Amino acid sequence: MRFFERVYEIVKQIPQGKVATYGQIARLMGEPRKSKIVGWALHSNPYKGQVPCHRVVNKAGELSGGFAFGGKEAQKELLCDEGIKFDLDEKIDLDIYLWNPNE
DNA sequence: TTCATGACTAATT
DNA sequence: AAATTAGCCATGA
Repeated sequence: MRFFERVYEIVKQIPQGKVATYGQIARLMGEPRKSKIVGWALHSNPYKGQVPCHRVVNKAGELSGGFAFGGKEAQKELLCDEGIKFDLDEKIDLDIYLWNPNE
């Protein structure tokens, strides 16, 4: 099984209105060192449309960078539409919206 | 086919 | 405490 597919399986399980971090996902697989690959999996994103990559952010709760979905604004709209609010720094409150896989 | 790099994070210095 | 190095897999040239 490719590492990527495992990432997609997890990311697809992120419920609407929640977000997850790369490191979190990597840790769920028991391999925190592969956090980069998680991010890269979404970058490649062959399952575009199936994997809600906009719900995956870095550990700071920031968006990936601005090139991902056609602009940070677009991603922000998507997340706002799911009930996620950004702070003034365009960051997400991980304390509130971080996805807990146990639920 | 091989080399380099890329949406990151954690550990070490 | 802050900054830097290391690690990982898959894709592109």
